[in-house]
Amino acid sequence: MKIYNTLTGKKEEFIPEEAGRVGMYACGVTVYDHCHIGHARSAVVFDVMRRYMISRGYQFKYIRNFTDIDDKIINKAKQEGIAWDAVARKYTEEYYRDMDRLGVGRADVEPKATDHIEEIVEIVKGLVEKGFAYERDGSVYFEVEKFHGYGKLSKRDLEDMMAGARVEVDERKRNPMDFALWKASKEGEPSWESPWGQGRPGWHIECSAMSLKHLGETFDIHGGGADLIFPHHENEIAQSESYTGRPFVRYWVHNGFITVDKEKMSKSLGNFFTIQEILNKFDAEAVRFFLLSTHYRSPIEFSDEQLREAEASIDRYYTTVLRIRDFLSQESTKEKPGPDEKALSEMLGKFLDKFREAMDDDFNTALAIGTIFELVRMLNKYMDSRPSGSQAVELIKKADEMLRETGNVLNLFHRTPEEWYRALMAVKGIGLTEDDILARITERQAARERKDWADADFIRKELDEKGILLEDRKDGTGWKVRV
RNA sequence: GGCGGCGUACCCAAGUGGCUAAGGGAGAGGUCUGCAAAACCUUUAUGCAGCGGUUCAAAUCCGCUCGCCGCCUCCA
Repeated sequence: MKIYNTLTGKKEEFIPEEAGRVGMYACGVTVYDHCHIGHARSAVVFDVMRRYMISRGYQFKYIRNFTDIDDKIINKAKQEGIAWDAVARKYTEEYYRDMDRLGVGRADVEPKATDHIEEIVEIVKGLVEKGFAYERDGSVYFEVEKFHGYGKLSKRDLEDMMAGARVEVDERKRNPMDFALWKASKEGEPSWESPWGQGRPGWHIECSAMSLKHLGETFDIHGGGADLIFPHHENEIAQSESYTGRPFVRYWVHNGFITVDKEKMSKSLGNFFTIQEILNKFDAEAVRFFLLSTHYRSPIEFSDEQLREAEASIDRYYTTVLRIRDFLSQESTKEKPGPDEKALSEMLGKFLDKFREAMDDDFNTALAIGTIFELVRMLNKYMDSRPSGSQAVELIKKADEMLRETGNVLNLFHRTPEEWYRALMAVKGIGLTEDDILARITERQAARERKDWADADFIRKELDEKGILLEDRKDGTGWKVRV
């Protein structure tokens, strides 16, 4: 299994520190506002990494934090006139609602910065004692020049950074690149007791403290959005390695951005879409599919058109699931092999390996999805030839199981076709109930039986205008939502 | 300015040295159908931004040019 490591800039064979066990820490969110689709991407990508590694038999421990104390939270609290911790609570709950809908599982530990003040203070104290940090006016700063590896993750050297530093000059810092480990708090701000007076943790230190506590000094995978490489992750390395004297993380993994008109989606540009906005227009599974249909490190251009294509793909999948189910529910006794039996059988023999190969190659979900659709086509082709008998049933059953297995890894395609159509009906705002549709189908069936094609076509057209497509099959008429 | 990435068909998107350049969407033609839809088949890149080079062999490696983007400040 290969993973691209930001630290080395190369795809590397993945070897966990301890055979069979993997520890992963992913930076979560600062809970001060609604999450946008970029947050969703990061969450979904790491969720799939976890699901895949578990499916490969690893014992997996996943930590994802919440930053629940920070300037932005304090500002938001002032704006809204509520307590800072109420802000954090509110957006934490919202985060869970969004992630649940996107099929993102809970991490094994979901630590909050404010629950780790003791550990944070301990580390800051240690860093001061070891001479990596200094105190000024109740704040403590990390002295970047004391850490020789500074810049190794983001591939820049200290002198270049200082030359082009756009950071505000802060007289208290020895070097403009020094960063706060502990911030003295102003009157009325949330604060905790510390050897340097009342204060609160800096942004980067919480991740060092929480990963150390829950995963140990050195762990396997640390991830987050590519915008965290500098300064956040660079600073984490500096703190953690200075404190423990040991390597911090073996594989650094970063996901690419979502773009709008080719530009990074971000709060400051105002070109972002919240997860809630998107889920009002598109089904959550389509959103998840969209996020996984491009390799995690590449940028993804966000657009309604892309989401619609994702829906179309999922619809194709469920249409095949429906056919599989119908096929298996038929009594078929006569052994009648299809002409593609051998080809299908061969494809099934290789399918899981191909899927695994794709995922083993730095979690290439786009390629993995491609292999799923190759099988979908083959299955349709095979069923088109109307095979029957135990041999055919066995093949289709086997294919069905394999599709379930790969779907589980991606956490896609786990609904019934009916659930999918109902969800589409809701999200597309179809002004009909399932009963309405079935009633019309019955009426149309009567018209068809008396060969009243005009009447039958009228009903088809009427439903079509409302976004419902009818499909006449041997054993009755089915319906689906037009994507 | 420093560092990094990207440019594959009408659109999206895999592919990082060697078999027919995945897959999805859209278009055209066909099979099937009372008509449709779905599905399947055929078709749409002798071609991978451009130009040179290395190699028996390049979308894939190297160089240059053009275009786009990201990080260097909070950011998934």
